Amino acid sequence: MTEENSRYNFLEIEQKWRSRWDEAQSFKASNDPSIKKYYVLEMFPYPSGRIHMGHVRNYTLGDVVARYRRASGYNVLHPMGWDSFGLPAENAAIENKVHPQKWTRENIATMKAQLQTLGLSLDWDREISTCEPEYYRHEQKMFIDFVKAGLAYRRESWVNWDPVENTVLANEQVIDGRGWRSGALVEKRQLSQWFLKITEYADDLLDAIATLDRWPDKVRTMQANWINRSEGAFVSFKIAENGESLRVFTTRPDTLFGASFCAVAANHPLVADLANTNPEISEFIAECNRLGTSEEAIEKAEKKGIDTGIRVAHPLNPEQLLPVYIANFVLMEYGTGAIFGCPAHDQRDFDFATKYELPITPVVLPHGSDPDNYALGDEPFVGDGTLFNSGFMDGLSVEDGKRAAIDALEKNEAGEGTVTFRLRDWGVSRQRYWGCPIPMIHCDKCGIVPVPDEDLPVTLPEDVAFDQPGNPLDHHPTWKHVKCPSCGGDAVRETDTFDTFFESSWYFARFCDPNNSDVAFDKDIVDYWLPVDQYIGGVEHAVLHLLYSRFFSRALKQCGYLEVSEPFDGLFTQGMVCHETYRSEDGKWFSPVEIERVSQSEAVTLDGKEPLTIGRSEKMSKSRKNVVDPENIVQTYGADTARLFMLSDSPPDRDLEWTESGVEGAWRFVNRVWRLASDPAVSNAFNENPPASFNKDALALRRVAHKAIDGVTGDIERFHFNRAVARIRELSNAISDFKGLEGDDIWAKGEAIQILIRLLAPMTPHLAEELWAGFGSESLLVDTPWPKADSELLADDTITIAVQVNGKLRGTLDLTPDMPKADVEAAALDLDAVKALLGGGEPRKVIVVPNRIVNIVV
RNA sequence: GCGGACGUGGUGGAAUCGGUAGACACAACAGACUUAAAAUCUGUCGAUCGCAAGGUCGUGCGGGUUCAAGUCCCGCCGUCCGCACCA
Repeated sequence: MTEENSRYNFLEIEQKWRSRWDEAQSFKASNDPSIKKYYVLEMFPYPSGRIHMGHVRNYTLGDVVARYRRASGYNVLHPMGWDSFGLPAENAAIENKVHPQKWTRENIATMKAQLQTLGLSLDWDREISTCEPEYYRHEQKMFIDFVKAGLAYRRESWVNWDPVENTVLANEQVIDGRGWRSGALVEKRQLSQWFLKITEYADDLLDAIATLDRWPDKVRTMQANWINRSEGAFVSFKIAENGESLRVFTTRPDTLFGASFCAVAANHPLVADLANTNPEISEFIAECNRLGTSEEAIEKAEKKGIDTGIRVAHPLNPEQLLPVYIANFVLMEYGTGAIFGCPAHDQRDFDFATKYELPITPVVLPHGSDPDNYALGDEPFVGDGTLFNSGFMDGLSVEDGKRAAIDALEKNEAGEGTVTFRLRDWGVSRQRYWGCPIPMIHCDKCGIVPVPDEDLPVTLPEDVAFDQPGNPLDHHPTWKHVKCPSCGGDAVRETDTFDTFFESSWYFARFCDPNNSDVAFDKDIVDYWLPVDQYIGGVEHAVLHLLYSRFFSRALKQCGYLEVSEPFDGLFTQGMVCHETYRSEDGKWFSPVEIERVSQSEAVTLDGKEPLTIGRSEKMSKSRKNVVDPENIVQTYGADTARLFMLSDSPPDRDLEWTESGVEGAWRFVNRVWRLASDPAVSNAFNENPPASFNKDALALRRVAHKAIDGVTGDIERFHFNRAVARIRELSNAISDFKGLEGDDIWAKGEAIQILIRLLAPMTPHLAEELWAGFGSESLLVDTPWPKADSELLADDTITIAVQVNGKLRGTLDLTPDMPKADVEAAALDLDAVKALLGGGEPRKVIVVPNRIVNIVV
């Protein structure tokens, strides 16, 4: 072996095979319904600039599945595209004076080139970019269909408002209650916006979770909790002064007699007038508005309230008057934006009542307590029990009490039983430029009129300026001024654009028929490909994107676009890519390429030899500077090494810690396999006919190889890719250790190497293809079927059985499989270690688990 | 605050069903080759006691079920993720 080829020349070899696959159009999916299909999809990237390790992990995982399924005979659809509308493009426009479209297209070009070096088995003919009119025109049509079907409507809702920049802020742009650029205290403002009626499908979206048996349980639970169906009641409290009612929602009507106050959200209509007359209340509402719109901020804030002075009558006991508070923890979006508080049986109400010295009346008696001597401790009682202090409901269980309370409310016309969901309708309006224009026209005479089909698409104007705050579409001198399609008079376009989740809610369908310019997609083609058989992406999308897509499929079905309700048959959520962090004494972060490792626990800067603290492994982020650029890795070690390391060390659903030494290890393995498999003597021998029989060692190697096929196949199907890599390494170790060099030995070695190459194909495709060609094959490995294990070689002729005494391991037995229990027991009792512990006595009990273990109880 | 997960050697992890804990790697250490280094190869590698044979302990902590628990149940502790305008 010469010096040149003793190390694997990945640069040349990887490029060569990518060109071959391109020329052969190896990964082109055909819309041929006669072939069994498999649709593998990874969540498409936002073109932020450069690919990061999270992308590499995501697409490597998907590529293993795609290549494995292709080899298993499926017509595989494995596409890639760009989720290319979004806030970062506008930020770049403001900060770097670059047009969002230019910025986005350049990023796509860069990232596409980077992705292509990874050797992914993608059908690039199906590439889509959501910011192009060819894509978004179809969702404008969909939206108009949704409006016609009653699935989209308009109402007022609240946004974060930056009073200095005069702009709507995303939650992300609100830092500690202030605008991220201006630093101004954020306010809430009400705007009229478009909503999609996802709640129309709340029950169906919830019930159908049970059918998603190839989804992770955690995602199913999260979605169920997000939708959160709760049965309860609306209850009307009469307002003492004017006879109007305050309508509240409760899940605990049984505790109505324990009510000691009502509370409303700061933006509840009831208090709108009070704010004008009472400065204290107006200040409190302003304070609540500063919390922003995120539920997290609201729920985390200290629970506070203010008495409005309004008094309401208890619906079942009209003599009792309750104070009405404005409370910062009541959400206008949930229920009716008003609650009644029962401090004795709810933690938050208890804290609130304690703080404002409101009465705490227990009405649920814990089982086994004495009603005459019962007192609540310093905690509310939230468990099951028997109602008391509750008039006609005394003695009922909590469940019966709920029913009795609802009956009484309905009889008094003071409320009724109801079902509510935590799920809220999806607000899709955004006051931004870089999104899909909402195809609506506002006419003073005709109201809101959809843009007629023949005028679609409504495209974004390209001549926009970002030098003044607010929405550039709104500032544009001409774009929004149009004639009303209905009356022909002067009218204005809607200047809001869609939430970018709109694009990602149907892109998987567009991939089925991406070049169709007439319609979003042909129904027959989509019905062939959908649902996606395997969807792969980050768990951060567990509720929003994945729920919106499920809703969208239903809405599209209702409008006649397609047949499936559930877009994703199988879902896999991968973990994050992490790296340790480096920090100097003055708190500055250093990136992995700016440091030098001195020992296991010490690092210094490259130049000044300044000592650095090594922090624990965290998600790669620009702010911590603990990012590793995939392009550097691919240039230094090649794509196969990067892919292999991504798959080796951690299970795909857990976080992966990126380490230099781990990559080195993968690189060493690539070279090891390269040396092991490039022996022409072995491949020539293997290409002869197999020998009639094998000696013991050759047979043992064949067993290892065929078990590897069986194991790796099962591991890939179950997403145990790290285990699959470990098995491949075991096979490679067995081949290395194998010493036979002639006759049946060398044939067996050739077979094992050939299996090794084929098992590596989904993980390190370039290396495998190169070795495959070197093994004398004429056809491409990507066109070669997945290997099949010989079932006769999967069983061993001896197995090891553990022998325990009182549950402790005392020895092992090597026996032939499936021996009668009595023989196994006798063999176990005959072991010296066992005899010594028995001391000549009889065991009390012997448990024999066939082919596994014997436990002797003395 | 609400919701969801995770916790096994120095490190990443393995352990279909409750049945030999630590596969496969990384790091470390020792050795071979080399003028030297790199690369490669060989060996050791949970803790502890012991010359050894071997013993004892050991899967975040405390209990429980079982012939047998990393795995099941109850209660804690710690870490991470999501929370509706980031994608």
